[in-house]
Amino acid sequence: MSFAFNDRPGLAPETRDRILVIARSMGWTPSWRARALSVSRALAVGLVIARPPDTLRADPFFPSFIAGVEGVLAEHGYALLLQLVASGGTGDSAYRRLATEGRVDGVLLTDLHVDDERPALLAEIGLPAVIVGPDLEEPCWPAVGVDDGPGVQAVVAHLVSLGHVRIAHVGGPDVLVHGRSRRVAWASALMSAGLEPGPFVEADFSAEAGATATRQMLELAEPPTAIFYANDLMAMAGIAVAASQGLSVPAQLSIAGFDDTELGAHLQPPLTTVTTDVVGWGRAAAVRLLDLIEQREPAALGLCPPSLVVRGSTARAPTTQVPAS
Amino acid sequence: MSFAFNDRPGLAPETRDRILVIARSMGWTPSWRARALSVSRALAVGLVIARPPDTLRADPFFPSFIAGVEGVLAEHGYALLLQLVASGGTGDSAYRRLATEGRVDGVLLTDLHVDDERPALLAEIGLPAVIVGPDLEEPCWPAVGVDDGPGVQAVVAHLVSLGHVRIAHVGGPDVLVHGRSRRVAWASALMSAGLEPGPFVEADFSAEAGATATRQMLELAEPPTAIFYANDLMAMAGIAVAASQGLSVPAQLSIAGFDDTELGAHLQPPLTTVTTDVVGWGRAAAVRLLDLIEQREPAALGLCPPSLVVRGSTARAPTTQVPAS
DNA sequence: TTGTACGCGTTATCAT
DNA sequence: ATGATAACGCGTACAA
Repeated sequence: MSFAFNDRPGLAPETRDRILVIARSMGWTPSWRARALSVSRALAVGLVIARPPDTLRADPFFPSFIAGVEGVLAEHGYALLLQLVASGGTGDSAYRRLATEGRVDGVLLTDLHVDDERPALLAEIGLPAVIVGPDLEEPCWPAVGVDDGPGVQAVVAHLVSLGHVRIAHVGGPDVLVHGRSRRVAWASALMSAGLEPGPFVEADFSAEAGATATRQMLELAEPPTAIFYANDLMAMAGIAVAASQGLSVPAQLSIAGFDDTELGAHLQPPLTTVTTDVVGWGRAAAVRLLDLIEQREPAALGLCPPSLVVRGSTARAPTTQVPAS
Repeated sequence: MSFAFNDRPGLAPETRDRILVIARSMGWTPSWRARALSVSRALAVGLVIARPPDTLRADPFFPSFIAGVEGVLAEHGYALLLQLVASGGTGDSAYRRLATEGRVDGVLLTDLHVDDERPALLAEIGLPAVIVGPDLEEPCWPAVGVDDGPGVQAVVAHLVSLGHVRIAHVGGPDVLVHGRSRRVAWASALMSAGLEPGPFVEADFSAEAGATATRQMLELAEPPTAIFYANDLMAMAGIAVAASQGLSVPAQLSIAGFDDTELGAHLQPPLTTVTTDVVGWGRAAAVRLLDLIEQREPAALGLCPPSLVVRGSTARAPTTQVPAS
């Protein structure tokens, strides 16, 4: 029986072998259902994705993230339970159900809102959880820190070194921590470079919103010479808007993204952006969550820092002012 | 007890109410683990994704598909178990494990290869499965038909009506059924239009491969005046390649994609493509699979047919031959 | 080493 | 017809 499989001490080797042979010959595999019941663990972790489908479609985050998570989970015999919540909320009820039904032993939290009530909810329920996102004010909660700061700083420094002075930002929703943190990093990087913050438009990470925001930027009396977008998708839409207005990128307008989408490298011009180790986050988050579930000491985990990828969409700032509109 | 929840006959209404009230006051929820054990069902279905992470990242298919699947499953109290297999195979062992451990009651099959051995494997194991993909030779197997034919035909018809004669195709891997089916549809559409098949390059759905294929096309002695790509990602990369070679799209080269990625609509020029109801496939696949698992008669399910979206990347064929290179 | 109680909802059986 | 009771599924863990 189970001793054989778990290779426990106190069992004659030959007996164990005999059992294993017979078991194999019968095609026996431990039933996961029974196992889950007896150890009173689900042997699964949940990932609730609360995002409008449209934003989700073009986002390279989740596939990579899930790949990282799943790799670790599989090694430990855990399964990944995916749940999408369509509505605008953060899916509280989904988490609650997952927890009370005992379907999962822990959950991963992404797309955290500022003042997100999910951590409190999960603490109340007593469900282990790992937050994936930029460091919060309360660092006590287990989280894999995804500090966008260095990446953003690298972009701004790059643009500053090219002589840009009016560096704009098209951000994600400010209620999302990773939207806000990128904006804050952008603002503080400008400040520490001695520049005043350029124009800022809040968008929602979608191409549509990126395009609209770009149009707004270009209609300004004093348009920026460089725009930094909170993700590649918006940046790519931005390049298209500039092109459609006869503005040449990067000669007249420099554009930088964030995420390093595959397509970005193959556009014309190829997109300057920031690579982030999303698979690594996934792995780290999974390791941390399993440590939490199995009450192990949290292992130290190394994450690749974000790194700037300079490509063709950024160049020296134009010496003459770009005429408005 | 369970009679109350399942609303079985043979129980006085007032007793049932009393039980429910007490249960609620105690915050009781049926344990999913015990339930799964006693009904000897996992109450979950599996989705094994066997794809290189890079191809996965930029693909809008899975997020939409999963959204569709998950919506249906949640309604029926089923969970979605996600598994990614990194290696090049189709993840046979992953399916086998899922089945023998009893973690799932059925699986969804995507990215089917020609001569895929998974259907046979699953039949042998006795695990209900629904294939998502173009109709196969053996229509006996439960599948949600994703017939790309009409969409491809619409694209070709559109290009033909614009006067194009040399219509090329950059396809997906020919070992994948949806790669092959699009190529076949393209070839037969050309044939029925009385045109000889234009040049064909097999790629792998990635932007990189799309770009390379496009370069090959444009180096031909007699380059095509229109290229139809098996997905938007390759098409977008194709537009960029053309642009970088000083070829104007659509004036000198028409380009069409397949999938209707969000970004496609916001590029310059916006991409002509085919919308497919991926969320609908997800829903249909889930419904079908649950019917199969619960041994119901398969419900008829309506799928939106693919539809052509004409945008700016296609135009009348140039009257003068495009000079090579 | 071997046997047995346990976890927990479901369902069939047995009284009432 | 209605309520109560027991057996079941299947590993696990502890006692014997």
